[in-house]
This record gives sequence, structure tokens and C-alpha cells, in this order.
Amino acid sequence: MVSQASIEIGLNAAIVSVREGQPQVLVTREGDQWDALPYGPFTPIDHRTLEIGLRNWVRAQTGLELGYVEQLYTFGDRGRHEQPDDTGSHIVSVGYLALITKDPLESLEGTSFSHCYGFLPWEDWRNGKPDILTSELEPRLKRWAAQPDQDDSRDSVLTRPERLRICFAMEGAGWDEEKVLERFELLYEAGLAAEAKRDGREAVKQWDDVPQLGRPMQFDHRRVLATAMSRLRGKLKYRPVIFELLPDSFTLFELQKIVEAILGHHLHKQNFRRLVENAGLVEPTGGVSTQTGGRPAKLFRFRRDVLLERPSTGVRMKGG
Amino acid sequence: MVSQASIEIGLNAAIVSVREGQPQVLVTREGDQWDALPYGPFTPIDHRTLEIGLRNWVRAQTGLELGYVEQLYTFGDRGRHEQPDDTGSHIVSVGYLALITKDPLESLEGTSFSHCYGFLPWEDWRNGKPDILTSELEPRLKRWAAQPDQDDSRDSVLTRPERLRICFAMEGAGWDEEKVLERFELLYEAGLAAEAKRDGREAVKQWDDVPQLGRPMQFDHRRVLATAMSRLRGKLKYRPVIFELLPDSFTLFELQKIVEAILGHHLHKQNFRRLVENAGLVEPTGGVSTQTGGRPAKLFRFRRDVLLERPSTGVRMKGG
DNA sequence: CCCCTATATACTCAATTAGAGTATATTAGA
DNA sequence: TCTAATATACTCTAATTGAGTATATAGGGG
Repeated sequence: MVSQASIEIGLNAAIVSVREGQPQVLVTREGDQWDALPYGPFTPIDHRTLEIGLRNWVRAQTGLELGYVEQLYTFGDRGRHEQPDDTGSHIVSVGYLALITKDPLESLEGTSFSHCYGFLPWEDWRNGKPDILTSELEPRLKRWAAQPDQDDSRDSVLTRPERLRICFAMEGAGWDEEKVLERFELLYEAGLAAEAKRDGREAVKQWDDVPQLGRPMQFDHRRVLATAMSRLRGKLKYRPVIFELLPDSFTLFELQKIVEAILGHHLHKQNFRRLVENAGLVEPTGGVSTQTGGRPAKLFRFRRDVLLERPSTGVRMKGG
Repeated sequence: MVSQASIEIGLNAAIVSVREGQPQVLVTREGDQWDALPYGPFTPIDHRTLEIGLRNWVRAQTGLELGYVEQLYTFGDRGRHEQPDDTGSHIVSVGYLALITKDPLESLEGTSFSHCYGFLPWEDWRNGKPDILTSELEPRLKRWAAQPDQDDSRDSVLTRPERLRICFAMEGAGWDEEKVLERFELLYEAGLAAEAKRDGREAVKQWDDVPQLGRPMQFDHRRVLATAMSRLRGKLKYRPVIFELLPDSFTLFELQKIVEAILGHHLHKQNFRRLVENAGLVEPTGGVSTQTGGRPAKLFRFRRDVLLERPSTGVRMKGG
């Protein structure tokens, strides 16, 4: 066995909701500090499992009782790379994704919902390619890619230009909406995230002055959020998780808007209907909604039995 | 903040390889103890990241230098539920999946490759439905499902019969090869895994005598293995990870056999070829293999450029 | 009341993909 | 040369997908 260092496990929750057509994440905001996700240490004496610990922290900090919760990833360094934190103990952080339809109340003081795409503005393609990509990111990324890759600690099977092509759809490659985490980590590595500067990353030096490329977050919380978006965008396509973000009854177009908000791009309306109905994901409630401004829309509910029928069910669907 | 208990992070590796048509996992075997995966504690002083720590432990214990490594999941309890281990510290275990094509040497003493399906025999459907399902598991599972579900700590949206139907294809439902972990956890919960008895699970009491339902493993290592198989079976379909298990050049039938070994069922040969070739996953090396006993088979290699082209590439394919 | 606009919903059609099978090619060995 | 064994190529049908057009039903202005 090797020498023991004090280890602390941090539990972090990306609590996602879609409101007013925008995906939002619950953050705690204090003074002029960067935003943070709800978090707290795992204490096995109080919490039987990691997930129970997370639920308790979220309840204590926001008053929310979480429903759907899913573990994302465990990060061995939590920002401030290779340095123990203030208390002298090394922190390993476990990220979680939680989905809620609407916060019942405006929660506790100091926490509020904030647009996910404020933190990751390059991820929202619903109004076409985001300006920040063309004007800010791409020129700098090209400059970064042109330099030799010195980081031999990474098992880099791919060159920088190749990684850029894959992650950021350079050179005519397609944009893969699921690569949210890969994109953020590439930006961090290139020194283009404010967190990289805070952590004293070497790559930052090459930039004279970098504008704010998405709101930063404390610790590694923006990375947790990126992981959450990646997972959610992927899982959407083969599991009916999207309904965790919807009320009990909804119109098909409302469902589509929520999916689009998460995916960050538009879908073909008629084909989306066909897919959702043929897959047996929903069933009509019988009611209609006249709030739509045209022909009233039928109301649907999630058809729970679909879980018992197909091994894989979700709203897999390409752009439109 | 809450009272601090000493926490230790255990790193565990499910190192998978396919040899002689069987998926195998590297285990350490000591005396008459149950098998264990290579593992060791994470010590931030020595290891900059979790993954580096894992690689070091594996190197030390087996002499292997790992290539492809992927984090699976972090478990807050490591067998022996709700009890601190011998040293008085609570252990959180992080599971990893590693893939290797062949072990270069017979490794260190005490470690050897062991058939994955020896630990999870109900997962191999290549020779039809496994006997152990019909003769041992299904009768007991039905008995378990008939009892009321008292565990209200689990957010059980599903009843026991429903879970059985989904996980074990009861009542004519289809077998979902990806649900390896769900199946193992259900068996554990039902008291049908030897680990459940070791951990003093309540559910075990209902069984007078349960035969060995798959080889058990130390700690929660069989759960890590189940997680690894689940992930691998899923990932196969949208990422070209399978080539981590193959030598540089191979015939299409060899590729198919490896995929079948992992998936645990047979595929339609002609369609498999078509899929793999059309997806641009491979390119001919020019050579042929005459080891096949009939017409010589063309040799192929993994076409790396596919990574740059499509966002999602794998050998998605249903049975045959 | 009729027409216009806006939205929901239904239907069409071509292209592609998937599932299942048959046919042909190429080796080794009797 | 014939046969067995395997590799590889091709066929055919049924689904599925991508993209569009057509129809239905509301509210509001004239």
C-alpha cells in the first residue's frame, strides 16, 4: 500500500429544466463569485449511498426534492489541477444529472435557474450557427491547432486539426450535437475557458486577451454541466428521459420544443410526430389545448407501457 | 458541514479480451478466495488522475500496460453494504473498463484470464437460451416476483413482475443484451447472487438452498464486470471500440466472431459484412488468410479515417 | 358570415436501410 | 476432377427515413 492522503468526495448536481423554451440549470450565485452547481461532500456516516447524499445536499441547499437522478462521471481533479484545496485534502467530484419539469417554488435564496447556453453558447444552433463560433472561437481554435501538440501525457491518437474537425465541425465536417463535453474539454485545453486561466494552465499564455467565451463556473462545474448536456442529448435518443422534463399532459409540439431545446437544433415537425406516435411513446389524454393560436392541439401523456415493450425507446431523430 | 468519516477510493479494472472465441476478463485468484479484479486505492499524492492511478495499479499487479481505458461508474458501497471495511474507512469504488487484444505474456503470478460468462452465465445466448435460465433462474425469479416489494427506499416505478419482464424477457418479451447490469442487480436484490448472502442481504432468507448461479467475485467486482459488459455491448453499436480487441489485421469473420462473443448472440454473416464495409469501418490490407479451411479470406484493418467522417460509427446490428 | 392567417394533423413519395435468403468464387484435399 | 468448406457477391422485400404537399380547425377582421 502507498501513503494515504486525505480524500474528500464532492457531489455535484446539474439540475436541468426547460422553461420558456430554454434549457436551464439550477445554480447558486453568491456576490461576484462565479456560479456553482449545488454541491456538498459525501459523508458515508450520514448518507447510505452517493445518490442519497446528493439528494440530501440538494434538498438542504435548494429545498428541491429530486425525481430523476443519474450519475454522470467521477472527476479526479476539480479545477485547480494537481493542487490540494484549502483544507489540504484532495477532492474527487462525482457529477450527477437531475431532471425536473418545473421548480415548485422559486427555491431558496441564492439559487436560481440560469440558461444552459449562457455557459455553453456554442451549443445552441436553433437560430443557425452561433455567432460566437464564427467570430470568436474558430479563429482562435485554428491558431491553436496550428501549433504542435506537446502534451504527450494524453494518449493523443488524434492530431489537433483532427480533433478540431471532429469536435467543431471544421473543414466541412458535420456538427455532432452529442460532443458537448469533448468541445468543452478541448476549449479548456486550448486555454479558451476562463477556468483554464484560473487553474494556471500553460495554454492560456498564448492568448493576449480572450473575451468571455461562455459564463465560467466555480471548480469543475462547467465540465459537469457539459457532461450532463452530452449525456442528455445522447440518452434522449434511446430512452424516454425527455418526459422527465414535461408536465403530465402536453401537446406534441410542446414535446418537440423541449427536445429541440435540449438538442440545440430544429426538427422536422411532421416526421417528429410520426416518430413519436409510431414508437408508442405517447397516448392521447382526450383533451385539447387551445392556447396554440390555430387549430387546437390534442393533449398527450407519456405511455408508460412502452418501457415494457421495446428494449430501446427514445426520440432518435436527425435535423430538419 | 457534517462530520467527516475517512473515505478511501478504490480503483477497479475490468480488463477484457476475447480469446478462443470467448470474452475473458483478467482476475487475480488467491487460494480459495473468490476471484477479484485488479484493484488498488487511489492516492492523489502518487497519481495525478484517477485513470493514471488505475493504470499504475494494473501495471504493478499484472505487468500490463493498458491501452484503451474508460471509466464506468462509481459505486458508493463496495459489497458488505452499509458497513465500514476492516480498516474502519468507507470505500467508494470507481470501476473501469479496459480492452486489450491479447496479453503479451502470461502476466504475473496469480492473475489469469477467466471466461466472462463463467461469472454471468445467463448472458451467453450464442448456443441458444442458456440452460441456467430455464432450469435455475426463471423458477426462482418468478417466486421472487410473486412476493410483495417491500423495498420502498428504491424509487420503484416498476413492479417486480414488470422488472422481470424487462430484464429477463419473461412473458414473451425480447431479451435485451445490453441490460447486463440491470440483470445482475436484480439477481443480487433477489438474493440469488452469492455476494448477496455474503453481504447479509435480507432477500437471501427466502431461499433454502441456491446453487452457484455464476462464479461470484470479491467486493462488488462482479457488479463492475456486469457494468463493463453492459457498456461494451452498448458502445459497440455507435463507436468503433471493437477494434481494441482485434489485432492490426483480421478477416471479416474474425471481426464478426469477436462481436458475437461480446454481444452473446449470433449475427447474420452476409449482412454483417455489408454493414461493416458500407460503414467504411475497415479497409483491405491486400493480404489474405488461408487459415480458414475454404476460400481464403481477405485481410482488413481498421480504417482510422472513419473517426473523422461520421459522428457515430459502430457495428449496430440485430440478431441473425 | 366569409375570408385570412396560424397552427395542427394527415398523407405522399422517393431514397435508404435492414432482414433474410440465394448464388457464385476460391481454396484444400480425397 | 470432384467435394467439402468457407468467403464473397448479389437479390428481393419490407421498414424506416427525409422531405415535402395537402387538409382540418381554431380565432379575428371585414
